[in-house]
Amino acid sequence: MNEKTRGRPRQYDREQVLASVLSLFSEKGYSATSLDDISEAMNMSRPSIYNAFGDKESIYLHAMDSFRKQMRRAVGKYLDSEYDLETALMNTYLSALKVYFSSRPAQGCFIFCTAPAEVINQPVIKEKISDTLVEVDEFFQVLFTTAQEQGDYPKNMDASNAGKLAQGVLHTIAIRARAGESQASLKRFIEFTVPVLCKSGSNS
Amino acid sequence: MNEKTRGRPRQYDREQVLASVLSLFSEKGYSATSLDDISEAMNMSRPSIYNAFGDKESIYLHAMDSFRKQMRRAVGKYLDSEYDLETALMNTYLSALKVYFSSRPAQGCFIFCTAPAEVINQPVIKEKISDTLVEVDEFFQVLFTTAQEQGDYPKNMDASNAGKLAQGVLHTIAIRARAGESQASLKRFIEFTVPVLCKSGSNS
DNA sequence: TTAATTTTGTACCAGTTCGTATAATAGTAG
DNA sequence: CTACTATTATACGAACTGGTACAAAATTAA
Repeated sequence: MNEKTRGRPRQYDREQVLASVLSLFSEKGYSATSLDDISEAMNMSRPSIYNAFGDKESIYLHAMDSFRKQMRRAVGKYLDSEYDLETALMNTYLSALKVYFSSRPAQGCFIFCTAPAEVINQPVIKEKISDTLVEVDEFFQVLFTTAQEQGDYPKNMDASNAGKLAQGVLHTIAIRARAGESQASLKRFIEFTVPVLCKSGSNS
Repeated sequence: MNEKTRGRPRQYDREQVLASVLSLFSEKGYSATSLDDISEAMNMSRPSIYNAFGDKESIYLHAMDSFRKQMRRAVGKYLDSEYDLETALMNTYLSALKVYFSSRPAQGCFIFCTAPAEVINQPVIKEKISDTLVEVDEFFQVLFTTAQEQGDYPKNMDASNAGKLAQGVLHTIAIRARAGESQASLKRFIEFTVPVLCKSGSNS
């Protein structure tokens, strides 16, 4: 890649401007962010943006993809490793916390905090957030089924719903971080929660 | 109340127009909703709205209060009743589900799905959502402490964090409903979850 | 009636919104 | 050097934004 192509060379770095606009959307949400804001954050002119990423909704979708990629990089390693369930969950949540508190004030999860508002009137965003939910559910489900195979989690438990609950913890952490709860408080919360998710004693 | 007052009598019913604007904000979120939209939904002229509820942000805050009141009416009874923990939780979640799916398409929780997006640049909304989180945490915490007193929940468990986790279930249900998950699927999810929250076996 | 009070309807404003038409710019290919 | 191609910069426009000035309307108080 990066071969010489014809035409005027672009002056922007795609990953870099995507990071900028992700941060912007994360702060203001979709609707409150104007193309002027985006243009300034990307340091690109309006037509260049349109040419590179399409209209506003399309820019937002690119930002969602960018964020998902970032989260995969952060927690993907806990999938195919030798961590036990409790450690994998704990590390996943701690990694998420780090992302959610990576700017001041903490903005929580870009996707789960800003996308739901747009879902009703933007079918494409609805589809993408739904797709994200499925991916994350599957991520956690794999953790539980792997633990079941290793005798680390009761086999009579429903790994699918366990995974959904595990993602639910992510949702509440995201909202709480954005609403102002402290990182320390949320760390204590996940320290309480992870054992609850893992043990869940003698279930019928 | 309802005494004759001076001046031209108002033609709107306060509760009724609040319900209309709540429904509108719930659909479109704060930023995507215009005063023209609001004016049409309330069937009131712009100046009347301003006179009755203040500016746009203030209208939104009134809608948040209205929604909180609605939820309190729906689940408050499970506080001072003789329900055991599992039943109280189950009924609470089922009541929430009913609200979250009360329009088509399902819009989930008005507050947790639309307010987080605005939090960073609207301190007043941040304060109100934070206040809501505290109220709901306390609601669930009371359920757990009461259960502890009745020997229905282990005394060595932290009722405060248990309450937070219980609210977390509400958050994920809200997001999932809005993203398109079916009511049946979410009902199965809470049927899995409630026992996990209640038992949480032999915790350290 | 007359004055006082409150709500309502019309009309307007300056600023912003998203998107695009047009032309200039900076490179490659032959 | 002359096409050709892709990106960039300027500028615009029609629609919408939140908020308000103003006067008309509808009631009570005196």
